[in-house]
Amino acid sequence: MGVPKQRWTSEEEAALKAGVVKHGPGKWSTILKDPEFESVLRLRSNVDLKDKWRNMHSMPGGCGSRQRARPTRSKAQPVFTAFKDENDMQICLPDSSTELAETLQYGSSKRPMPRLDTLILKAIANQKESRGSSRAAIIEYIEEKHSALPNLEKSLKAELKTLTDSGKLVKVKHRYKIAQTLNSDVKKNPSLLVQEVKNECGPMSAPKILTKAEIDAELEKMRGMTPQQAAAMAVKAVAEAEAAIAAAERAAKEAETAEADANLAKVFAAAAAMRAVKQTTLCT
DNA sequence: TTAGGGTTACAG
DNA sequence: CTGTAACCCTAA
Repeated sequence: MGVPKQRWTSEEEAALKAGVVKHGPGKWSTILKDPEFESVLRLRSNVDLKDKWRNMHSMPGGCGSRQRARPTRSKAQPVFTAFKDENDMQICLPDSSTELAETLQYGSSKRPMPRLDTLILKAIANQKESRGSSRAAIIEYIEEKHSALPNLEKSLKAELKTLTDSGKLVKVKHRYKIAQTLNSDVKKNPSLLVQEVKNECGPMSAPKILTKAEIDAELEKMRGMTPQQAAAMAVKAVAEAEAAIAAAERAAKEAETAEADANLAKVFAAAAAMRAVKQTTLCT
């Protein structure tokens, strides 16, 4: 009675996809046993995984067993308004490795509550201003939906910056509009997603970013590497992957693209693998 | 343990 | 009222 419905979070979906990529479909128990995914899917059962996977993989056209899945997450949960993520993704070259692991597992979005960035995008999309929406307009829209949001302006400002910085939004003058270019490109070629993150991390010391094919190469290289090198590399790779996850999360959610999701899963899996290597080499 | 069918709850 | 997603039950 207390729990209306335990809707799946982005982290859980990502973990599920990553688990399927890693272990294969149908191995729900194996996925659930995996320490990497166990952290995220701890509250889910193998049946839940199966059901969710079925929902996400129902073929359109009424041919499959179920209807089409749709990650429309705009259902307002309890009228709560706890805090949002402030530690979204300020990481490009971190130092602490333990925190990284935690950040990786729990991602950018916390547990319940509709994501603010989703609200923002929805607001902008709804207002259909070709010139973009002003911040006041966005606030007005959001406040209309959720009567009173504490510190909305502050959170909104931070989120707008994040979205703009990640290329999700385009800020022209004092107005924000959705960056269509990224979405379309990602839709056609998901590999661009990772490269987009490279731009995002911009002036980083090492522009060594993982493209889809490179991830495997990196993993392969790490096998014949000294523990120190592998550890250092893993730390950085995890940071990059985390940023990629954050971006892919949004892109996947917005674009509803299977390719983007698959890419996200790939990145996630690679990050998980690197995390494992890091812990093995680091904490001996 | 998993696949499949059915049921309940929620949002539009 | 309808569609969708989570939940539940049962047979391989």
